[in-house]
Amino acid sequence: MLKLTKKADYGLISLRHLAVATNGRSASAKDISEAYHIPLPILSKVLQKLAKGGLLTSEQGTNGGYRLSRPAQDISTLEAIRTIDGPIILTACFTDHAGCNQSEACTVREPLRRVHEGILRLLASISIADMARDGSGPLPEHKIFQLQPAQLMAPAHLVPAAKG
Amino acid sequence: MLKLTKKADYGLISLRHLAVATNGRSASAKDISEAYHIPLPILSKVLQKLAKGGLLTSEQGTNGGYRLSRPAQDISTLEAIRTIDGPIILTACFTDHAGCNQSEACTVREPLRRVHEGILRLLASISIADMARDGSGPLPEHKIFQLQPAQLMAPAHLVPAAKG
DNA sequence: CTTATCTAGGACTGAATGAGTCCTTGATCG
DNA sequence: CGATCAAGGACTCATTCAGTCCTAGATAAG
Repeated sequence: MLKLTKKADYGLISLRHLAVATNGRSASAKDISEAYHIPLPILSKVLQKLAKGGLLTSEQGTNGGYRLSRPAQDISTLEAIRTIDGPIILTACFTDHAGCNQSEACTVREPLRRVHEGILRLLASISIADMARDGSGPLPEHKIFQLQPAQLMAPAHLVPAAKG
Repeated sequence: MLKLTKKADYGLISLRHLAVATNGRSASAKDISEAYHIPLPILSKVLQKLAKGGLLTSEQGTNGGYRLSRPAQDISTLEAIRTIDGPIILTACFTDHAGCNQSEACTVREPLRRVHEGILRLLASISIADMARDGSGPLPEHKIFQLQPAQLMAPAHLVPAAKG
């Protein structure tokens, strides 16, 4: 539980690949598929979703492919994961608040929701550019985790809604 | 995706209940089941796991029940979730590093692993006592999210392994 | 000692979801 | 026209979650 889907994983790999391996040039789904041994049909759909979500730009036809539609540092991992897998949900109660008539039970959900938002903000603070750095090198640790409480606790609209 | 299991949810509710509703006294699975409208057999197993994991102490027989085996502030949400749902995994690659012979792909996993650990530490920083506070009141926001990067980036043994 | 009340725990079923395959359509370049 | 590549729907298979059923022990009250 609490794990990333493979599709989201594939998406992040692809985004990172496009950010680092190609200098603004496009890469086809097949290229990425072969480079990381990812099943082509699945990767295709992941890339399609990313394109539909506005993170990637697609070019059809021969020598077509995908490229980042924005600078890598302007694409957060949260955004990527959400466009692929849909909204991130910690407990089911957040969405259907109707069936939740248990007054006492809901006192539990509130602090849990904070945890949830903390995770979202953590993901929102990490961009594809951050991931594109060498994994073993000096990661932007200070950047990732040095968020101010005010930021982390800001109203939910900090986190844009996914269109999925 | 990235969502809490219902069982983990039930477990957190129960732990919180035991921390706040009873003053060191025990509550039976039935009590909690009725208070929050949770199916009894399921809740039973959740509580059994928590007892087996050392978070709860069980008393059999008439008027038996469960109680926290430790002060609520010494039980982290991470520990609770792990004993119920087993190890938390972000991508499958963390465990079976054998099948991961794709040199390039693994450069992606490293930063992802940081994200993963950040989430773990976020959960580790929140105790049952924190959740026991009134949800709408002055939550310990500053405590939850004001972790130092050094703490967050400490070697993995900060996070104890679950026995599940 | 008997009975009611609890915990302990295994076995099983159904629903949901994730992962992956197959097939078709349409755009673009040579 | 033909090769290449994106777009996308339909479908199967495996895994996992949620929940039910049933049985066995432990303990206290009567």
